Amino acid sequence: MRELEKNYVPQDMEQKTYQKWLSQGYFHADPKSVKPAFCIAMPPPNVTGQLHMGHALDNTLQDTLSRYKRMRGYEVLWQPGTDHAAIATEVKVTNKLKDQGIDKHELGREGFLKEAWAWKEEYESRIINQMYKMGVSADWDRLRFTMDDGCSAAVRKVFVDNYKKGLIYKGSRIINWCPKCCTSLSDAEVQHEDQQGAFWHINYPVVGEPGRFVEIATTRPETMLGDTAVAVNPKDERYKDIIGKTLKLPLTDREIPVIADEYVDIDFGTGCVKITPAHDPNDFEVGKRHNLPEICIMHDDATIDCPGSKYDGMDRYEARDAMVKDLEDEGLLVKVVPHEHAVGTHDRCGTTIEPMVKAQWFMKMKKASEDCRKVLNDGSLAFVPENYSKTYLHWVENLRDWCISRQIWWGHRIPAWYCDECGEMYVGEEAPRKCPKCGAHMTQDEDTLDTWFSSALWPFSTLGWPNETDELKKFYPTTVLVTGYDIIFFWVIRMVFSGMEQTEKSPFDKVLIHGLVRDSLGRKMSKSLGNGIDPLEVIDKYGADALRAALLTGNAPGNDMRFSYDKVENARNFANKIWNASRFILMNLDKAEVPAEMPALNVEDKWIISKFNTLSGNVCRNMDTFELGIALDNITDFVWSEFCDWYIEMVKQRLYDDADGTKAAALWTLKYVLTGSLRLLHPFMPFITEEIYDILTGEESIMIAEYPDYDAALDFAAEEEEVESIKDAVRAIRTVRTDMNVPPSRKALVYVVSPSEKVRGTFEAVKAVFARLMGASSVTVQADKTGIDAAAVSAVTADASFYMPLGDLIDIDKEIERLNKEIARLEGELKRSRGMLSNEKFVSKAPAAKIEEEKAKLAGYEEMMAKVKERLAALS
RNA sequence: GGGGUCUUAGCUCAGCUGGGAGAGCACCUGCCUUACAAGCAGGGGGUCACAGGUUCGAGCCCUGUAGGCCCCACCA
Repeated sequence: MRELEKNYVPQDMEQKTYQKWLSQGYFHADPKSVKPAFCIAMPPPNVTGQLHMGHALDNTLQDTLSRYKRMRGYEVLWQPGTDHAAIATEVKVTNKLKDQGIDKHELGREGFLKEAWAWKEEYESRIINQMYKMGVSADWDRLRFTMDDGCSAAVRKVFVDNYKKGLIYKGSRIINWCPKCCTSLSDAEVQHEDQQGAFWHINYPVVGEPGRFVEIATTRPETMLGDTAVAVNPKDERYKDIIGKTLKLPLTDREIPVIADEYVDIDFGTGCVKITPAHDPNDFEVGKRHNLPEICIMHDDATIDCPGSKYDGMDRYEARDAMVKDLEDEGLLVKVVPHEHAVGTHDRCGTTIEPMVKAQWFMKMKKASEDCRKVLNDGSLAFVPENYSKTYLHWVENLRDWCISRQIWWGHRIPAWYCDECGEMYVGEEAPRKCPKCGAHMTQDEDTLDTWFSSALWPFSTLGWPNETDELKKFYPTTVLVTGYDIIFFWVIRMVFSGMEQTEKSPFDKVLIHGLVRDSLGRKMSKSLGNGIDPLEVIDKYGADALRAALLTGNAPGNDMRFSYDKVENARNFANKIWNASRFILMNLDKAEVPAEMPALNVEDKWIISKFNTLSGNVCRNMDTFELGIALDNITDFVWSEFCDWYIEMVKQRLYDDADGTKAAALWTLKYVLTGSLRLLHPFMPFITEEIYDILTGEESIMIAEYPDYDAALDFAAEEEEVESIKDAVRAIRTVRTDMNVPPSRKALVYVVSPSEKVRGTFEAVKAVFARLMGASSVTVQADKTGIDAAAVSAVTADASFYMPLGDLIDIDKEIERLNKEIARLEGELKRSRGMLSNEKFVSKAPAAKIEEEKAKLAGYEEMMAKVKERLAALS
């Protein structure tokens, strides 16, 4: 048999193991399989950079679920891919070109796209390489990209279908404009930030009434060049008489009306609002109601567009300062009041959004919103944890029409063409040869689609939709979507309504939500803070298994977690523990024959098998409810505390001398429990488990082994109880030895005294094991304390008393003090227990089982109390 | 302004359907016991934010208070 290296060095084996899995094709899913299907569509990472800790968590959760389900007999498809990340990538490539002294516009659309594709290839391969390192078991044969041919065809079909259904339309409306990226944005891409600004109070002169003014308050004086009215509330008594009058717009030659609109809040500001329909969403609505002109006063880069004016060409903030100064000079500036307000910024570049009226493509959200609500209500979609459905609903109920066109090059070009001659528009999946109306050449719309338009189709576009593929039949709807709560709005909702619209099904049954990975101080990991930790760095130092386990331990669905090297080290230590325990077991297996079938077992063998059996059931139950953190904790606790610290220690004597001929049973049990534990652990820590499993079993791979589950035939309740009683005794004696300062080197005789034949039998059977665990030279079991030196150190459990005659070592006073402390503790317990049982209401209302349990506890305490008191009497 | 969520040991967090408070790290005391010092054994430390309520029984359910965090939001 091959041996394990003396030291656990994950780096040496992980990639070798991964290559083995790849070459064996274990990650590949077969749509023709008769096994039940389990499918996860991987949230496609952006090709803008490399993976961070959040991706590492996301991948680990999905990989763990995938591996678990494979071992449970499912045909698992974990569908991988990457996202073109339209604006983000466009910005990156533009900057890269700029660094090389190349201007994007000089390069031209075609040349730019060539550069962008090269960028995509480079970063995609980097990302995939990182996933290999993490152990990601996705089906790489099916790697997809949101802009590949299949996804592009799906995008065109959805666009055209929705256009024909009237769900997609082109219109001139107010949209969020990023002056830096020079593109429109959806509401979702706008981040609101509180900023310290000001309220500028400005007097607008009333025409024909010299000396009379209307005082407006605004946070954006520079937009006044686009004012087309001033509004007051019709119920505002102060301004009733000026409604309908005309004002002279300062700094211009224009005159504008005073209108009445309910939108104005009487109690806010001065109660008079300047209306700029082309640069404010509210004003836009007011303007529509009152048929006001929309005067756009800015270029795409947010410089003032007002030919003939002195402000023409100034940046919007430069213009603001200039205009305020001019107003002051003219005596029209009343006052400036500091005012904090929320300002919209572009989530990708931080630039302050400029609302603009532009012709854009939109998607109606009314039906989408209804569809989203429907699947949640009828149960075809559920969130884990459940309370995220509230967040989802909150968003769903506030959906406004989605602006889907973008003025950038990197993305899916909108499948609309316009006639060069007559302007006729054609929308279709393929380019038209000529204008259907006049026969002239047609030119495609310059705009591309919002990146989320293609991501929204991901669960079915990757499975071959709109073709009726085997993959689609087998794996759609997908089983579970694993993602962070931060993109429920961006992505989850859009996938749901797109899935409903195209396939009439929710694209997944469940959404498993995880939190953010924060730094050890609880801060968000970010580039600007420089507190991000590269997963590859952690893997290089501690191994992928340690990283994965660190990310999963104690991680509850939906909760943020802090990342710390403490956790990674602990996980690595656990791996090391398994490594060493396995090394020990393998060494022993190597030297002896192990029975093929289960031999006659000792009580401790049955105990550990029974414990393992219970564990399997618990782990499966937790996995099935997506409590991966708890499942891993269960396994860790069992392997480390029960199996290594107790069981292995218990059987050492049998392995060394085989005095009672039960060595084979011990070996069999060690192998059985280790094999099972490795299988349970494999989804979490795939590399180390494969490495050891290979040597231990000689089987092809742990990946295709069966996952253990609860088996009633292996439930040995009686043996469990017996061994727990032995453990109690061992702990009691160890504690007493420490309390009495008995050096570990001092081996003592230990007497086990119990009137119960059954208890004596238990201890008699495990005498050798018992002696070793508590550092005894030998153990004598008897019914009473005949022949035991009165000056002995003692311990009691509910089942028995234990005596260690240590002669010279014993300090009687100390022993008395210790016994008195024990009596005080027991008195507390007795008081609590008796109080409960003498409570009429408890006895009459609590369940019978609970009462019985309490009675048993009371009996145990009384027993112990009697023993301690007797012992005390003997000493004094 | 609306909504969500949290408050448990010095630190980071578990605690599933209500039935005697847990883990890891840190700390203290012993141990290099022939798998493992990346380890073993033992130990200290918590009126489970506060105030009420429901219940035989509340960390867990209900109401309120205080503080923290997050998301959404067109009050100019």
